[in-house]
This record gives sequence, structure tokens and C-alpha cells, in this order.
Amino acid sequence: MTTDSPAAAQRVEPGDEGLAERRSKLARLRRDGVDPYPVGVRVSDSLAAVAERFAGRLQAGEDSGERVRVAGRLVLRRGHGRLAFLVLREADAELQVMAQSHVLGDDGMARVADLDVGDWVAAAGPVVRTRRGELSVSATEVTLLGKALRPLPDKWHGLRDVETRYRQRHVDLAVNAEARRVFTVRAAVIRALRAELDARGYLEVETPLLHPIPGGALARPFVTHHNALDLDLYLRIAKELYLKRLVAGGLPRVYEIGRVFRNEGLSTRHNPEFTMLESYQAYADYTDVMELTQALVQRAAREATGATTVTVDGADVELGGTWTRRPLLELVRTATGRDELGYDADPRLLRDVAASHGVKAEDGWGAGKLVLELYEKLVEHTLREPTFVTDYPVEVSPLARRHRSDPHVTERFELIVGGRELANAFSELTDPDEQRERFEAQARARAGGDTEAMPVDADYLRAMEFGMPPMGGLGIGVDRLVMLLAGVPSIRDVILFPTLRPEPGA
RNA sequence: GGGUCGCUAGCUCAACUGGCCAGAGCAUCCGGCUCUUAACCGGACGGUUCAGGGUUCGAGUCCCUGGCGACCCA
Repeated sequence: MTTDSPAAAQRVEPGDEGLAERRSKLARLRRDGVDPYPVGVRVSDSLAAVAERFAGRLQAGEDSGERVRVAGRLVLRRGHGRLAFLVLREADAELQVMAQSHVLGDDGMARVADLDVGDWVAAAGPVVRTRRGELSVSATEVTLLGKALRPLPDKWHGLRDVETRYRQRHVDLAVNAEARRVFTVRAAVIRALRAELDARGYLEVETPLLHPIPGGALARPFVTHHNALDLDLYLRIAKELYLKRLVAGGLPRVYEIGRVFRNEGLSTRHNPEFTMLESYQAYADYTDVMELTQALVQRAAREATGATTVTVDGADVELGGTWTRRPLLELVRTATGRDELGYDADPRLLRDVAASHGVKAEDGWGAGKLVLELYEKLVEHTLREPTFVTDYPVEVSPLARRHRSDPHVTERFELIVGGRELANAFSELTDPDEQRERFEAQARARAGGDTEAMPVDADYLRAMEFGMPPMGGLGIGVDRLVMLLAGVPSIRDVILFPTLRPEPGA
């Protein structure tokens, strides 16, 4: 808590010279006994409620006689001497306030004239339509609720500079309707995912963010330290291993929507912290999960956008209907034109084909990893319509159950839409002995320098040894789903405060 | 990590192949106006051109180093 002294009112920080005018207004208000940051001012209606209630009502020049008290940010002011029009905004609702000196008096009018665009303002008075037909509050009282010391961006052009939009989201949201739209879509998507899972009898749970052993995905973790236990802990890279413990504990359907953290680079599609939905269902396999995934995405699309068609890179993509399923190996064979490719094929053949497509194979890579790399290089970005790519190699799927009819691959799929991965799912591996072998293979890769490979998690293995039902698990990248449904190209557009380098000198 | 592009007033943008005092609109301030809709009219204020170094008679512009960001690639 700081109390502004007269000295503070006079203080002008370097680079803040433009604030001097507003600071002197602030000082003047305080001198006149006006609290520029008051508390306890109630409103009778939101701006949206007034606009809705009077839509289509009142003739031009008519007074409803109904008094309201409304509030919002002052975004526009038009002065006419002894008359002034103010426009208040709250979210996407705007309402005009008419201030007249014969109502407010000279003092009241002078205080209205002292308001700046950006100030938070309350106005009380009857709802009227002006002679020109604009719904307005004819103010008998105007109250400053919060003085703005910094000016808002240009009223017409808004804020364009993307860096400032991300760094100062409060300004972006205040002036850019598009930013508000995207985050409204985001909320609708998450609401729809929850509603569908709740309706299907899934229990929403919360599992730890701090993990003693990072697991559940192939990724580098953030490390932190607990002082009292003198213990290194890791921010979770996935929720998988805890959620599966819950199914083992007898909760047949669970899900969690929450942040996960991966210590990786930044890009249009990657933010170090992002939101993932994970769900697990006992007695289900990956084909059941396909049905669930399709239902979740389609419901989110309908409820967030009112349609099942989205636009990706300028082309329409239809999310409705039943989605295609294609095995990974088949896609790679088609893309390379090499039907002899397979997980049993001569490893030199795969390495040659990989090299001929510009995939630089590393030493420890087996057939499965090579096929996956070829798929990511040649195929993934070409899959525009929703596609379940199925049957990923065992080598790159340490937590997925081996396929019931092909030992080289797992019962796993990824959902690709618009060339981008949206979901990853499998029939879960529930055999503790095989899981131990998989972990050990991962540990060898880790020893060989693969920093994303999983460490052995003995506690998880012990949990498995108590017995697990067969289950199907799903992970959906919520940010990417929002990007798709909101039609924006960068993950930073769907995360309110994306990770950025600190500003120099900040 | 590599490449390309960008950074000019609070905001949105100008400024020719290096050449007059770096301009405009909005915002702000002063004056006018009781029905505006980005109100309008008159006037004023506003700059470390991202930072530092270099080339030049002269740098927003060319060169080097660094910062931050966007896009593409790995």
C-alpha cells in the first residue's frame, strides 16, 4: 500500500513525461477533496443490460423515466461546450452518456471536462434516446471511479504492435475487440470440453504440479527446489502417471484440465507453459477414445463458434462427420512411394530413405524412430482434414499398450487437423513388467544423451503392480484447439500472458 | 541454433538513390460550440528516430556490435 504524497503527484519518471498533465489533474482532484480511486460505488445495471433492455425501445428524444447507474471505461469523448457526450465501455458493450451543464451545473461540467479517455467512470440518470436516436444515460451525476495516468492507444487504429499487445494485455483487451473475442472463444471451448466430459460421467480431479520424477511425456522439464525437504522437484510435463494411478484406485473415468510445463523453445505453436486436457477411462481402448475425441472437438467447435467448419491457412476445413483413420506406416509408405518400408526392414534401407528426404538420423535411432521422423517431415503438415494417425511404433511410445495384432506398434493415435497435432491418445500400457522394460529402454536412451527420454519411475511401477484395469487415455492440446477454432495463427494469441523475454531495463 | 524482416511523438503511420529545422492524423493542452456518433473549427505542446560505436562535409537512411519482436527453417 502506498499513499500518494504531493511529491509523488509531482514525480515524473524518465520516459513518463506524457503523464505530467494527468498527474497534475490527479493532484488537483485530491486538493479539491475528490478521491480519484474511490470504493463503494455500486452500479444498478451493466452497460450490456441497459443496451439489451432498451433495444428497439424509445423514440428519438424520448425519456424513459427509468434511472440507472452504470459504469465503464471512458473510451470516447465529444464536447460541445455546455453539452458533452461520453462513451463508456465494458467488455464489448458500449453506452453513451450525455452530460449537460444545465443539469450538472458548472462545477459538475468542469469535472466532466477534466475526465480523460481511459478513466473509469460511473454515470447515473434516466435512460433516454437523444434527438439523433442514440441510447444514452442523461447524467445527473458523473463519478470518477479510477483515474488513468497513461493514455490509451489511438481510438481508431487501436494497438497494433504485437509485442506491446502481448506485454501489455490490459491495453490490448481494452482497445482490441479481436483480443476479447479470442479469449471468449477460449472460455467457451474449455466450458464445452468440461460439459461433455461431465455428461459422460468423468470425475474432474487435480493432481500435483510438482513432480519428484518428471514423467508422462517425452520432454525436458523445469527444475525447482523445495527447501524444507531439500529436494529437487520438477514442474509437470504431463499428468498421465497420476491420472492412471487414480483409475487404478478405482475411479473409472477421470480428467484434468490444467497447465503443463516444458522447457523448450518458443514458437508460433509452443509456449513453455500451456494447457492440456487429459482424460482416462477404464475398460476403454483407443478406438473408444477416438469417438470421445471427435465428440469433444465437435462440441467445442459448435459451442465456441456455432459451426463445425473452420478456416486454416485460408482454406475451409470441415470438422463434422466421422474422421479418417490411417496407420502411420501406411502414410509414410505412400509419401515415400516405398512400399517395402517397415519396422522389420533392413535398418540401412530406412536410414537411406530418411537421408534422401533430408532427415538426419542420429545414432541411437531404431526403425520406429526413423519412420516417425519421416512421417513428421513428409506427412503431418499435409493432413488438412481431421485425421486419426494410428499405430505408432513401440520405440517412441513408452506408455502405450502394444498393438493386439502387431508387436511393432502400439494402440496409439494422434489427431491431426490443419496439418497440426491436436491430440495424442492410446490404449494404456497396464502390464507392470512390460512397463519396466520400456522404462529401461528409455533410461538407456537417456544415458545415450537423449534429454527427452523418460527416467524409470519406481513409484509408478509399484502402483501398476497393484493392478490396473485396461484403459484408454487422451491428451488434447487446449491452446492449439483454441487456435484452430478462433482462427488465429500463433499460440501467443490464445494465451493471455505468453512467455516473453524481459524488456531491457524493465 | 540459422536466415529474413522490423523497431521513428502516448497510439497509428510518413520522411526519394545519405541532404533544409524528422512530418501528419489521433490523443494531450488553450480557445469556441447544447444532439454528437472517429463530432467540428482555430491555436499550441510533443522526438535519446531501440542502444552503443563507425563511415561521411552531412546519418532516421550506409557499416559493425548488442537488445527486443515477427516470420521462415533446423
